[in-house]
Amino acid sequence: MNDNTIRRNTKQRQVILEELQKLNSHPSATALYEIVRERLPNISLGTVYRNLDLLARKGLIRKLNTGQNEARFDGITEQHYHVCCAQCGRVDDLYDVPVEVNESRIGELQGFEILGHQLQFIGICPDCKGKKLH
Amino acid sequence: MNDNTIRRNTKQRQVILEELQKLNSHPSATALYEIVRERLPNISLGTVYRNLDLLARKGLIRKLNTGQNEARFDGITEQHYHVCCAQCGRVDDLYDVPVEVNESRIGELQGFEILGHQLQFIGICPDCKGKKLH
DNA sequence: GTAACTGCAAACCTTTTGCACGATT
DNA sequence: AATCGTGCAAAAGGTTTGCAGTTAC
Repeated sequence: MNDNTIRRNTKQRQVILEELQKLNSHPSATALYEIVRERLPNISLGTVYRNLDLLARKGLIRKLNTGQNEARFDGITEQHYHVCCAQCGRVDDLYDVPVEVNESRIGELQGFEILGHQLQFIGICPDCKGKKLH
Repeated sequence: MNDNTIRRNTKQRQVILEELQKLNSHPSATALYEIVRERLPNISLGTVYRNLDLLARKGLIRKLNTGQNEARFDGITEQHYHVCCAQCGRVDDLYDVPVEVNESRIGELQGFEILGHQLQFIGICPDCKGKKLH
């Protein structure tokens, strides 16, 4: 049935969404778990994962794949792009980017029905530029 | 020391690179392992991972993050984009896409030193369009 | 001969899942 | 009261790593 429906409004789900929306740091599930735990000390990591998945499928948050091992989550759902630091993994929002993706021309690409796109830049963040490795 | 240097030319590394370059299917590490194993039955999955990592850092192949749980690898290193099927995970190359990335304007974004970018479209592939779930 | 590389297996990390209990409607 | 959602813990992927033996140079 692949059920996207949220049927009950639990404290856990509320707090997860609220805390994610407060942040502009695109936390991983475990990072958000630690934050949420300050308000709900007994919440389990499994619940965080389940709700992040549900909220993402519902379109209330975004799940980002930044190329690191763990997924990152974004409480802002309006269209925007990201820069990801290759060294420390920091993810920042980008709103004004010299890129034109003409979605209207992309209903179909090579037989694929297009649902959306993701664009991200890879770079070195201001903090890491100083302490260059290798 | 973060060593990107390939010092020895092993049979394993040769075959991994060759087989990946033959494909246009963007296999996962395990999928490529199965393919390579036909030529080198004793190769270990660890060796495949180690070499894929090394080859990617060397710039001889590309590591893709498609949003699925496992990484995919691409033997073609020239600039191009991908479409990924949300249902079956199939990844196809895209060469002619209505996207303008003004690379020259992107040396620096919000203090990040930009090294590159990744763009991928999410959609439903021709094969999955028929058998729609849910 | 030397040290890079491999195979093997164990460890690791992130994410998912089964189950019994608890909470929302 | 019914059943959805939670906490817990175990399991399940995918990837990394330590080590002893092998191989390229």
